[in-house]
Amino acid sequence: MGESKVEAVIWAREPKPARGPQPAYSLDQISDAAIRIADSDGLDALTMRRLAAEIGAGVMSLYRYVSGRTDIIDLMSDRVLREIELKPYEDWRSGLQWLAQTTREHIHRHPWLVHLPGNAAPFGPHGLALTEHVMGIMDGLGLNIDEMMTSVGLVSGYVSSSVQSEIATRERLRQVGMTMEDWMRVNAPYIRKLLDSGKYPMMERIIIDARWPHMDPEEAFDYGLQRVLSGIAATVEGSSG
Amino acid sequence: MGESKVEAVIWAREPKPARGPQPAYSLDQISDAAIRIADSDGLDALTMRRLAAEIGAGVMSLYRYVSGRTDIIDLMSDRVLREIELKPYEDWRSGLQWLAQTTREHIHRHPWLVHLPGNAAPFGPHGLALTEHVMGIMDGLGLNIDEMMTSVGLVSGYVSSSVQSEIATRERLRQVGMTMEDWMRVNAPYIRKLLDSGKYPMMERIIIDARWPHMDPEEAFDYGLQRVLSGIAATVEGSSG
DNA sequence: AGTAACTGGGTACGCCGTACGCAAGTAGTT
DNA sequence: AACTACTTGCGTACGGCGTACCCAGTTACT
Repeated sequence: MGESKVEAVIWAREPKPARGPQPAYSLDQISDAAIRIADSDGLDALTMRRLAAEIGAGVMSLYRYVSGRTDIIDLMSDRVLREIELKPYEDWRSGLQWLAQTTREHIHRHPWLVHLPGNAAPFGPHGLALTEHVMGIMDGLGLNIDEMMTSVGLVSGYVSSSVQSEIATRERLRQVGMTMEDWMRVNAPYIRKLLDSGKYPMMERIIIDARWPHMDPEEAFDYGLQRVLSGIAATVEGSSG
Repeated sequence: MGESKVEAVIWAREPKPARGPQPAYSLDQISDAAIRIADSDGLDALTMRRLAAEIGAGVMSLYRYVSGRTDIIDLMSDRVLREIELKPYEDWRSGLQWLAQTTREHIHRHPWLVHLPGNAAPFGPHGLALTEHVMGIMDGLGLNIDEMMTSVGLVSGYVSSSVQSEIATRERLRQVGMTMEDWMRVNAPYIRKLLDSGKYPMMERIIIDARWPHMDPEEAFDYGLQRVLSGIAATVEGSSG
């Protein structure tokens, strides 16, 4: 019976019982280089060859440090979390507001995060610390652990999906090498045909409105966030009061 | 100065002024085959070669119908929406609840949707129809178009991210070819080390709790959904009342 | 009958992730 | 000091990917 080889999360890998030469690189160095590439040219541009070149190593040397590309992405997603400084909070509402604002800026700083489910591998050191911090926000309010997680998840989820939609179009255009003007010019006839058909009154209002938007992105983000927080408030005040 | 060729959304492509032989395949046939593959083996398994084989065509024949792989994914994401039957709603709350429930089932039926920003290309025929329908839910309540979109987006976003987290782990394990038991066995020492360090009390509660979960997935989903709806209710009743 | 516009699809290119193996370097043992 | 065990960096090579290019065959218009 051949056992397939299963591998643990990268942070759980055992340190080598040093015998041979000292490693020339480090995990931090590798993930920093990877982050640099993904930040400037997107996740697709992060190839093993490019990464190796960035740090001046041979391609296969990388595999002495990680077991594959997914490991690198795990490392990156945890390492960027180091930039988030865990501020103390006055109450749950301002705590969650801080979480939302911070996470939003974080993802905008590293847009490739939108491609990772949950925006991070949750078991790295910084991820763990962050989880502790944000769960603390909802602690002591009379909620059980499920409710606490759901509340935090509600906010994280809201941030993820709203930032995702802020970024999506831009990202997509870049992949195809178009500008927004290119897209508009080339699709204008189709859009016009749709609107002129009269079958899509809502779409029409959306598009017309998009030209004189009532809300800028920040405002829209905050509007939605307040809705989410209100929804949570109902539970919290119901439990503690 | 050479113009780079920019291409319109696939549904906007002009029909050919028929001269040569009749096409042997159709866009619907192609996207149905693609959906079949992605449903059973995931988006990564959906390669041009595999797709061509599935419909019994040559690989390059596909490029007579679409301009590349991304087109195919656009087609798929719109075509699956055909399965969603647009039910009339009694009031906005039950309308949004229907939207959430339906979308959740939809994504579970086609898990590869979680990899698409916004879960769909918004300009296909079914996507447009769906947009009309769900925007109608929030119409006539005294909200402006921005507020309407945000409300709907809040629900869609919630569904996306909660289903995403339901699916994420499973998906990730499959990619590496592990089972949940494999993962647990291989990472148990690491997790234990973390918990024994005493530095992660929240994580500890989460993990302990995960063994006797208070809520099953449906219940957790509905709990979160009610929070979102409550948040929206504040605005709606504030505007119309 | 001739030609223009289409079709399906074979071949080939450049990219990707990574398995394997080898020479060189270092620490522990004798 | 010599040997051995184990590490290191990394070149080569393989299979698979998306797709550019080309060509032969088919159809409709002139």
